[in-house]
Amino acid sequence: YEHLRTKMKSPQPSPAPARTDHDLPTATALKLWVVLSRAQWAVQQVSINDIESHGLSPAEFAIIEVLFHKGPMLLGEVQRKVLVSSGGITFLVDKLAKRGLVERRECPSDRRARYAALTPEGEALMHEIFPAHAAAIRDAVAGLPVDEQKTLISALKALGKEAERVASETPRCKKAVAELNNSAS
Amino acid sequence: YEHLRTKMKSPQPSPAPARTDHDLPTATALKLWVVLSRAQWAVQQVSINDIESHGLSPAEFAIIEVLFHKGPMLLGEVQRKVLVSSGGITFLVDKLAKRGLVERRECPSDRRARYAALTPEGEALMHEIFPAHAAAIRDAVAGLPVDEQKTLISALKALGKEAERVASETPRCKKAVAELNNSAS
DNA sequence: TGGTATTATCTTAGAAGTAAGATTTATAGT
DNA sequence: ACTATAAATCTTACTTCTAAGATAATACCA
Repeated sequence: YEHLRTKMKSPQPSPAPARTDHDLPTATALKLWVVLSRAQWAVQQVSINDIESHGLSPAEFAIIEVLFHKGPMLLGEVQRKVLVSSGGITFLVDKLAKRGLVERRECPSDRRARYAALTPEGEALMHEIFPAHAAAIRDAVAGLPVDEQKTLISALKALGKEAERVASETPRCKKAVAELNNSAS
Repeated sequence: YEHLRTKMKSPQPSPAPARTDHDLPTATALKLWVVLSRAQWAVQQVSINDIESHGLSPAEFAIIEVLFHKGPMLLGEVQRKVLVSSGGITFLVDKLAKRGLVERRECPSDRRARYAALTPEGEALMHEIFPAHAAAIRDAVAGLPVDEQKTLISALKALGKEAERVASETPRCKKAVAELNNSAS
């Protein structure tokens, strides 16, 4: 297995690594960003371990979970919930359909559209594995008592709301990437 | 651009979506998991938007950032910090080296090992772009005042610590995936 | 009605990353 | 010294996902 501990070798005389935590708000923000990412990552590992033990990828599980809890949905709706590209949702639903967990259904009012829906097998699988999955998440976040979890929820809601606002304000500019990459060859 | 809002079509008579929030601790935990992921995701978008505006991928930025703040490191150390596979670190450092931002250096005490180090160009780039990046993160988490950010940091630390413990307890079993996928073809 | 823009999904090519194994070097035991 | 084991990186083949465009159906508007 790849990620294993190794003993550290002391690096050669280090040329004074950079310090950039000028002001307190910025330093706090960076610290918060780190612990937020680490906490999310750790819980995600627990979630992924549980999901993959059932032979599903996280994206596949996300799809059947949303179908399980909300019922049949248009592919585009699933796509937006699960945050993958349109090509990705086609790919994933194809795989789930091959396994017999999900099926496509026609939309009577729009012949372009297709519903994704759980098959009885998919429904049965979720009834079988979801309670244990929820329990795994519950254990993963058990580092805090329930009442503190509730305070944390409100704080994270406020944080996320503003971050989403800031993120949506920024015009997405991925074009620079390709240009810079090309100019470097 | 792909992810755009569309008007909802009312789905066909829904076959009673499933309810599974039995007990309060589990329901709270699932809610916490959702808002934690959304908050982390939103801040990540801000971070990514800033990073990609400079023609770097998040993984590339993570590498030069750790080299910037900690100085030259063995490839394996960078790998563990950035959480990619050994093949991934080779690929990424190759790309950064082609762009002249990073270079490999020999390790005097171990001829198997290589250091990754910022070139002067890489160093200059980080001095140029990191302050604005930190400011973007600061703005992204500005939904909470600094003192509440500090309480949030302690709570997330406790959460992450226990989640990491739970995650490391579970034996990783990805093998089931391949087996189940094969049996469905 | 016809024309134009929009929407929903699918297709294709390719980017980005992983896992498994190959290669080279180091370490420890005998 | 010799052998076996382990470690650090690289290579290869493959998976998963994205972006861009293709296709087909719909909506709107004159």
